[in-house]
Amino acid sequence: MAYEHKAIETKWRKEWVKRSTYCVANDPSKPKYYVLDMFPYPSGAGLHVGHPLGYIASDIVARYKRHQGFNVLHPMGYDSFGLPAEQYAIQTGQHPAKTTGQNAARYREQLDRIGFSFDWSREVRTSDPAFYEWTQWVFLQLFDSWYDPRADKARPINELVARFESQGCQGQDASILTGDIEEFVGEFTAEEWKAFDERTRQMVLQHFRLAYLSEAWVNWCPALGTVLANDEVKDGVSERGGHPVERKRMPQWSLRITAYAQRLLDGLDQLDWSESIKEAQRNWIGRSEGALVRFPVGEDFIEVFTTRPDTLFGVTFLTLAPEHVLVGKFTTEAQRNAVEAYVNKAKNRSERERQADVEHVSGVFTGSYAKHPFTGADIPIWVGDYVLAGYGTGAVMAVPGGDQRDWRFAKHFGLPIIAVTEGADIEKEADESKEATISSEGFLKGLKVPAAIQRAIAELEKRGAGEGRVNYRLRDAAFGRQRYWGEPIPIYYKDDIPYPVAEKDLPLVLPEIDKYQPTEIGEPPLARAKDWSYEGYPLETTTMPGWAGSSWYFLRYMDPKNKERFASQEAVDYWGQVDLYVGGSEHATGHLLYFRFWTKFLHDRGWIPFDEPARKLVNQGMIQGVSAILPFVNKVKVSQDYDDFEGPVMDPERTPLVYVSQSIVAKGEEYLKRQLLLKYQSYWPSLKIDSEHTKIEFHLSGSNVDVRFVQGDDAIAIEEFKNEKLKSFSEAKRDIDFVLDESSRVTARREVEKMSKSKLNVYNPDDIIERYGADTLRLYEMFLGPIEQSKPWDTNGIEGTYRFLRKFWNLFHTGSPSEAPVPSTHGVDPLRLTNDAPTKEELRVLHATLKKVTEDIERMSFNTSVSQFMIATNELGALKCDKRAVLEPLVVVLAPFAPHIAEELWQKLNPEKYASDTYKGVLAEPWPAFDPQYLVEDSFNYPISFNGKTRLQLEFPIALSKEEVEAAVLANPEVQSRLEGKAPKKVIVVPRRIVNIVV
RNA sequence: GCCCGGGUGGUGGAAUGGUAGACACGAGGGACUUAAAAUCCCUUGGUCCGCAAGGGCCGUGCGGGUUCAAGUCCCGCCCCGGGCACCA
Repeated sequence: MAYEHKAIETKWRKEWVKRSTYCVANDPSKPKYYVLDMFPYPSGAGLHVGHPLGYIASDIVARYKRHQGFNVLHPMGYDSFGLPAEQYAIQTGQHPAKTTGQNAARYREQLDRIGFSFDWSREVRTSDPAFYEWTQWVFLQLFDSWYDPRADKARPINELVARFESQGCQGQDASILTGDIEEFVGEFTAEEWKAFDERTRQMVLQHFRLAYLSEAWVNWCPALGTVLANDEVKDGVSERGGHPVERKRMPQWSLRITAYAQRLLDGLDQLDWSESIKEAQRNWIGRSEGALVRFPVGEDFIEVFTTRPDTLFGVTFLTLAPEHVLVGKFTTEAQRNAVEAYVNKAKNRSERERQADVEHVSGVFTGSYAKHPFTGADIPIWVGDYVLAGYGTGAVMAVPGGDQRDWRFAKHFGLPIIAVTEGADIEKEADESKEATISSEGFLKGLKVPAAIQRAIAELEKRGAGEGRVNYRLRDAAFGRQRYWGEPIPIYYKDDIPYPVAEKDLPLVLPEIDKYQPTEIGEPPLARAKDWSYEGYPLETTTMPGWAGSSWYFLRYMDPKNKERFASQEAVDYWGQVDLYVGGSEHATGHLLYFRFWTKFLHDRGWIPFDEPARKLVNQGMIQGVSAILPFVNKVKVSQDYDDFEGPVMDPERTPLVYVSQSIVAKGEEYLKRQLLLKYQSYWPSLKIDSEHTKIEFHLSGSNVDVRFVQGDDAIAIEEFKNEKLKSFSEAKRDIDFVLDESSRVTARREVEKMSKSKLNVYNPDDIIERYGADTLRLYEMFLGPIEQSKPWDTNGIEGTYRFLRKFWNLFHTGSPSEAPVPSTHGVDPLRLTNDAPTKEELRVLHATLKKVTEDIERMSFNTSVSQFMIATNELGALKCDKRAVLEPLVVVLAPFAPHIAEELWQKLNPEKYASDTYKGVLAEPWPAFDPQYLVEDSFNYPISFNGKTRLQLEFPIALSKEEVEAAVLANPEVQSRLEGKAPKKVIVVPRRIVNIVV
């Protein structure tokens, strides 16, 4: 009888629940192993085929460790706060908790169908008040802490207050302030501290707390009245509705992760994480050594950070970021208009755009000059958007001879360029080499770069013009969101001073509101809540970001029901660090850094005994999707003579959002422009064709279309797409129009990118499971290739894994019944096995498989272990092997990969074991040991190569020495004839590998 | 632009510096079958020579280099994917 995946998988899904097979207790008598997956955000699109890739891999390891006798914690939950649920709520008015609950239920159903060994009794959801109570609690701990640079750890803020009361503040306490608060309050004595009023004290403490209120730049969309993620901004307009977006400074809660920069960097060395992730974090933290240099400007000064103080004599101007607080102050009246116009334009460009755009240099002179700290020369002060406000001090000393960006700026504006290094050809480009010798006039001349740096710093310190400084690129993390669907921040305001909600009053539950949008005056949605106050004082209205809950959730799984603590001390001590963490590399610098930060913090404050959350990390590659991208008109620019205007054509009141068929775009610019002109003339009849005085430009952008709307020929289902899109324009109604091609189609462009709900290119696993079963899906996803590698989803090879499972099944059911068949009491499809002793060849196949599969699981090379199972099955099939002694151990090693079929076969092999309700099935069986004696070969088939090219093969006993092999090879007639009587120059014999003859 | 990955047959991929293409899909041919499904067997990187047995040459994104030997190591490029701080 054939392998019936549906019956088998349904049966065991129920049976595992009944037997609580996967429940795990905190049992200190057994060695522990903690396998964690990055939990999913339960999106409305359901689980897609990319999610299980990592889950299957970790499930294999979790099950393998169970077989090896470990007590394995392998939990799952939901990262259930987030933007998509909120947007859906805005569109439909449904409470996000409701849709999130539905989505999670759907995820659970899908996950259950794949046969994971998750202990669901430990499930967590970040949006559950019983969970976020502790997220809020961590926030309060952060608020209640400062970072003591002397102890190099976080400590209670009371200790700082006590220190202020006895010693005041001598400034060095502020050395950790590298974040968004730029101006420090200054030094004060104990007496002064005591004389401060409450407001001043709290203001001072804000500069030290690890959770603090500051100002930060955000993408503000006035039309939507809210802050947008970079993700939601495309080409300067909001993705929803296409409204303009500007950058604005707003009060924000932030976390002082910068205090941990050095420890986050140092900690990486101990971790068994991929080099690429560690490298990404190192670059993200971006430690650089250099100097802080002050350039006096009248009574004031401009502070710059440079990694190259050795090039100080090459400074020809200073450049300030457009957002720099001193720009206004240093702008002369004559330059004011020009500077303000530039600043307004520049600061609304995104940072990424500013960094990426090296083609166009832009900037403006402020009219002021600073004094060079060494030469006293007048240095012009410019504003340029290539300088970013958030890095260093937001100002650079420009050395066009030694820095390419400065060089380009200088060339563009005709500023002087001084050669700083010997042999530099400054006419062509800057010399950024660090091996050079300094050539600019001054006391650094003739020194090598490293020596010159030391000397320059010493000189700066001597003259009080600066000092050596380590700078980090890492910035403090913005922690407030102008959103509804997140953890409320447990803070209330008394006279505008923030105070923490008392721990006993947690959780601060998310209030009900009537609409999930910002208020009319642009306050966050929580401002709509009735009576959003604490002891009569107003509560904070921003909520926490998506990464808050995920920064500590691994601890909650250890003791998920605890009401007294985030997890009991015993649970934390027993489970400790995560032994294997599996998730996507796209989290390299977001989640994985915050995760480490919070762990270090909780360790500092004595709550947990370890300061890194995960010992080993494996990044599964992304299963990519093939997206459909539809071009649309982003901007229409009409120029008349020298005046540009983006006239009424872009007025949303009058013109629809115009999507253009890719088939038209593909026909070339001229054709495209003609079609677009025709379309736009229908909205704006006075629009003229290009002439001597008028020029019209259409700027296209691309928007992802749900792959469900796209047919095989890339044409989209126009009406369905339009309806869906119109629904998303909840406010600011705008019509939608299309430029069709000659077959009245609108086609999309195809692109491979990450599979994600936001890219609308998601495929789900349900259909596969329906057709082939979960075991096939599991094997297939593993068989696709190395776990860390990304690949586009494609089901072409799935038949192969399905066939393998049928063949494996048949090994147990198609043998000939022998004299003493193995009794089987189970099922209508009796086993047909014998207890005969296996042959040498059968044992070789078995042990080769045990060896390969065990080694492959250890190095997480699952695609090759699946291959090995296939090889074994094919070979045993060819041998017509029906020996229980060979096949039974194979069931155990297959079980982590294909648990349902393995459990079914195991039950048929050992029905008596299942009589007990507490029997945990095949999972409880020990991992079969590999015995090398069965793999010993006595001869080796040597490839014989000439100059590295293999020409023939010769078999020799492996007992032969190198010399004996060489002699035997040279004696061979075929080798002799190839040598044509000449003596070889050299013969290389690598035992059990190769013979190479050099002629 | 910056940082991190990747590039091997028609396709997914395999290969401690040592026989490139394991395993699987697809394709072609055959067996079984009334037929289909299922199953099994053979061929399958390109190209050239040969009736055949067999043999030659080329081949791991491109160009160099190290080595007896390079998919693998080094240098310089090209292309694709991911991240770039409010998607999760």
